[in-house]
Amino acid sequence: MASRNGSQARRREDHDTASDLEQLFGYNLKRAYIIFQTDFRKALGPDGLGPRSFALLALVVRFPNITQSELARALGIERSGLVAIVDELEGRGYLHRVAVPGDRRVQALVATAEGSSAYADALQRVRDHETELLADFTDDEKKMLAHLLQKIRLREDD
Amino acid sequence: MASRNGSQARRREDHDTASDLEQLFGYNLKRAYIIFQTDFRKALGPDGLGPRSFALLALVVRFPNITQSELARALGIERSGLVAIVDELEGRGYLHRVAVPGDRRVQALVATAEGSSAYADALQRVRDHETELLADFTDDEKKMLAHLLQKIRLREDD
DNA sequence: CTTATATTGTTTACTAGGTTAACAGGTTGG
DNA sequence: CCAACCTGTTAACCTAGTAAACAATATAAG
Repeated sequence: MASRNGSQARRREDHDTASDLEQLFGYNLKRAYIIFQTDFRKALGPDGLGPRSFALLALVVRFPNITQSELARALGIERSGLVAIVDELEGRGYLHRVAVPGDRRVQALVATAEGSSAYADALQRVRDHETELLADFTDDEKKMLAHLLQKIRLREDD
Repeated sequence: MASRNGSQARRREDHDTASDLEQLFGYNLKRAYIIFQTDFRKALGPDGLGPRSFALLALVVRFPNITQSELARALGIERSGLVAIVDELEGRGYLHRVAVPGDRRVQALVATAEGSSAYADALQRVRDHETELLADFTDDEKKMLAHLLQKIRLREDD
């Protein structure tokens, strides 16, 4: 019998046997999410939009005059968490808060021309990076992945 | 033609037209991850293990005498980030740091009996919750999801 | 041997991305 | 009119990290 692993020169490479984590969906989802999130930042650069700002801007571009409460519901975060993001985007000149005639509580958000074009540019970069990240995936696999992730999101309301 | 949407009683429910976000893998991955992470905490309770502590403990139970540097590589986080987690688990009495004869730099980690049983219990709860969360999924869909997430993780080394 | 280089665990300061609780102002239903 | 509610906002907090520095130790090169 050849030398398996001397107790002296014990290698750590026998850790290739899997842990329980590898079979948990939550853990694999987290690792996969981190890969995409890291790549997202690489796609948009150090001074580019962060994921949160990008997502918010996407909704403001798509749905002009959306309010912060509506955004919070759509993004699944608290109203209070939005303030800083809206401040940042307003500071960049990508959107502004406008008063709404009928209801003096709300401030509708509208993207500026600059915001819309910055968003369009960012979206293209993100799409390109996702394409590259999923280069090994067949079209069927991509379709399946999209379908399964959407199906998980349906369980959001528990 | 029936009333579509009076400009007065304008409803926000016409937001059901999708935004670009719905077609981005990164965004859907994030939302799905948050659903699982939230459920994980519900599964383990307010004073239960957090996701990080659970993952670390899983590896310590599976690979006794693993070092912190090895853990960092396996979990994909920095060495410095581990210290607090190890401290917490040691404080709970779930593991301890033991000196290694050959190398006085490293401190191998070993789970206590209490740690192993707490882990086994936690693992069962997490699995049960994942099963419930994916109740609508067929076996084929679960298999496919696992496969696709693993495939994404293969791109980790970029 | 001695010197240079690398590794390990650790601390400290920092960042991202949130939550919860409270609040003032504004709106709406009874 | 008053109670209940909604909106945006602040403040304090939490989780989950990263980055840079450091002392102790180990290893490689000359």
